[in-house]
Amino acid sequence: MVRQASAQRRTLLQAAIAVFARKGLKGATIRDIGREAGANSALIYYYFEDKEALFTEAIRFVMQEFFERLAAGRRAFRGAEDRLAYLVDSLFGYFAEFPERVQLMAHALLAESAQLAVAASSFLRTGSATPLLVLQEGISRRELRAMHPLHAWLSIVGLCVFSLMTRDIGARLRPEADPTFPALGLADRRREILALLVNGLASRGGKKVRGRRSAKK
Amino acid sequence: MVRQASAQRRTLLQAAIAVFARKGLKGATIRDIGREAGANSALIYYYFEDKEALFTEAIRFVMQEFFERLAAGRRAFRGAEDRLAYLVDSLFGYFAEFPERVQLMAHALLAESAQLAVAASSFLRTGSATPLLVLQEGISRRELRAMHPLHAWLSIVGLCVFSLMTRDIGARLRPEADPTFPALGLADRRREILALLVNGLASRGGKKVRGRRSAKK
DNA sequence: CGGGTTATTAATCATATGATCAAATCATTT
DNA sequence: AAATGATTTGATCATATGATTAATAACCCG
Repeated sequence: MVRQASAQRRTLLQAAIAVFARKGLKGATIRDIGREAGANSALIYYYFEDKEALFTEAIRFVMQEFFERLAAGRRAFRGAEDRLAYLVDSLFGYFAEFPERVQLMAHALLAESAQLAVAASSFLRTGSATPLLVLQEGISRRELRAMHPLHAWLSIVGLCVFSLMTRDIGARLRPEADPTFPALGLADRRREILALLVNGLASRGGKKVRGRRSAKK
Repeated sequence: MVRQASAQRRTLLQAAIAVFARKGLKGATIRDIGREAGANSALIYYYFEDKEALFTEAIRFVMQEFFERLAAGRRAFRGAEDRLAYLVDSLFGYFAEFPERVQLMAHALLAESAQLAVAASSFLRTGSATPLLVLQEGISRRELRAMHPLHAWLSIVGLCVFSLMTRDIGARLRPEADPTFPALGLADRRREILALLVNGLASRGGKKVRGRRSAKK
C-alpha cells in the first residue's frame, strides 16, 4: 500500500540508510534493517515497495539532505580557494556528522549507478544541485579554469570520498607495513585536498610561492 | 585441498575477477563464477578455500599485475608533469585494457577495505609498490609538494577511479537533465585530471600563466 | 593395459533470504 | 462500547545460496 510520511516510515528509512551503508544493497537484508529499526521486518513492505525501492529512497534522501545543507550554507566567495573550501568543507562537515552516509553514496556509485543516476538527474533538472551552480559561477568569474562543472564536482567528490573511505585502510597499513605513515586527522586531510585542488601536486618552489597557498594554521 | 598453479585455477580466478567486478563480493555468487568460467561451481572449492579467499586472491592478482606493469614502464622523468602523467596514464591505460579490473579494485577500496589492506600491505612490505616510490622520488627532488606519498597516491587513484567509474553515470544524466554535458572520451578525462594534479582547479589567469600548463594539443 | 592419483561433476544439505498473508493490535470515529 | 479502518506482527512460502560429499571421469606412470 506504500504509505507516505509517518514517523515509523522515517525510522525505517534511517535504519535502512545505516544498514545499506554498512553492507551495501546486496549485503544488507530486510531482517537486518528491521532489527536496526526495532520493528518487524514485514513492516518494511507496508511502507515500501521492495528492497530496491527502499535503497533508492535512501540515496535520494541523503542526496537531498546534502544539497539542502549546501544551499543553506552558501555565501559570497572571496576567490577560488574560498569557493573550493566551501565545497570541500561541506563534504567533510556532512560526513563528519554522518560518516555512514558517505559509505552509502560510495556503494550507490559503485554498484548501483543506475539508481544513483535516477536520483541525481532529478536534482539536476530542478536546478537544485548547488555545487554545480557554485562551480559554474567560479568558472564564469575566471576564478576557476574552464571546464564542465560536473567534471570539477566529480573530481572534488572523488578526492574527498576516497580520502574519507580510505582512512581505515591507511590505519590498517600503518603499523606493520609503513611506520612512517602519519595518522592524519580530518583537518589535515581537508587541508591537503584543498591544497591539491587549489595548486595541484606540483611544487611551486623555486619560482615564488603564491600568497593564496595556506588556508589557516 | 587448494591446489596451486594450474590452467583451470587461472580460468576460475579470471572468471571470479570478472564477476566480482560486476557485482561485488556479496552480489556475486559461486554459481555465477562457475558459469562464467564454464565449469562446475563445486570446482571452486577444490582450488580455493571459500568465496572470501577467492575474492582476496582476485584483488591480489590485479594489484600485482598493475604494479608489475607500472614497474616495467618506469622511466626517468622530466619533471612534475611528466611524473604525474606516468601515473595517470598507467591507471588509464590499465583501465582501457582491463576495465573490469579497475572496477574490482574500486569495489575492494570502497566496500572491502579490510581485504584490500591485507593485500596492499604485502606489497608495501616488499617495497614493490612502484607508485609510492615514484612519488617519493618526486617529493625528494622538490618536484612535488611535501606530503606523504601514500596520500598523494590515494588522491591520484581517487581522481582516476572516480572519473572512470562515473562515466556511465554522466552518460545517463546527459540527455535528459543537462544537454550541455559533454561526452568526454578517456583522453579528455586524462587531460583534465592531469591538469588538476599539476595546477589545481584555480585559474592562473591575471597573473601570468605557467609554461608547464598544457600537456599537448 | 591397469592401478592409483588427480580433477570434475551431479546431487544434496542446511541455512538465509525476499516476500506474502492472515491474524492481531491499535487508533479513530460514531 | 461498537465499528471501521490503519498499522504491526508471527508464521510461512518459495527460492537462492555457500558449502560438502560421494561418485565419476581424466590423467599418468609402471
